[in-house]
Amino acid sequence: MSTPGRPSSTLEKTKPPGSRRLTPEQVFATLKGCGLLDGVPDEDICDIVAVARVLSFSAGTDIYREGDPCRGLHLLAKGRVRQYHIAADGRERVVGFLVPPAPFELAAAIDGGPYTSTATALDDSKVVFLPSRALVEIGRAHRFARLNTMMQLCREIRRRDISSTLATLKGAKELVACVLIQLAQQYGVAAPDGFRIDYRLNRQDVADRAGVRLETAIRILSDLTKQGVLHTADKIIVLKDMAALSSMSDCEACHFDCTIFASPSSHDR
DNA sequence: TCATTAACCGTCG
DNA sequence: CGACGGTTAATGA
Repeated sequence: MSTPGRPSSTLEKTKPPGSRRLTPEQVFATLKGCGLLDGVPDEDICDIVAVARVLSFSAGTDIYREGDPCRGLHLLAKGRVRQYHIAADGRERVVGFLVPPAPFELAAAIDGGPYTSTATALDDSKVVFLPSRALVEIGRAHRFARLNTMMQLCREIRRRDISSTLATLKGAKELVACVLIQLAQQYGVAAPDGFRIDYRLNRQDVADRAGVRLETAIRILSDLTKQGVLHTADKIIVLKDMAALSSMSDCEACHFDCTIFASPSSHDR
């Protein structure tokens, strides 16, 4: 009933002027903000800018595919990326929705093994790419980079572990509730009517993230909407009753720490 | 075309 | 049996 108020601002991803190149300042900002180089002096980051490459991907194209050999580290500088596995039956299991300035597939970047997921650009995106050779050099030169990378890698592992383990422990309703809570940790911002998940997601995205069928996700989200727990406008989900969500997902009895899904900067220590 | 609803059906506790 | 969730078809925007 209540009007979202700004339907005109819906970005048309069909014709953005996004083909503009990234400035060195933007590359620097991505490197500086990605969390891996905290504690590394700015002038050293500038040296890294010099060896970084910038890759462009239009919406809907793959950045890499699961199983591809990894040749370096990707850092999302602009746009949005969907990271997922493709199951034998064709279903997609989303392991992450990325937002700048996020590093992704750290494990593959570090050990040089194949990518463990497929990454598709949701919007026109820019990626800062550091070749493996540069990574080795950075690791050799900067102790902080090594520490930060280990911490970030741990976050990645824990997030995936929670997601995959949860799938074996919970039913569809609980899974959807958990996913909403996790997304709220990651992208939640305060809104007048509750907590808004600041990331445009269709129902299929939610379903693939929770590991349930599209119709099941729709059924559950529809029920939750009727119960006044949330509402959706223009692919943005607003959570109005977090307490109801956490009771639905049985958070009390759960030993997993969902705060690992929050961005590291907002939860650092 | 895509989101949603509804009816149906097999599985499992 | 009955809840649950996947499958399928019909309907709606």
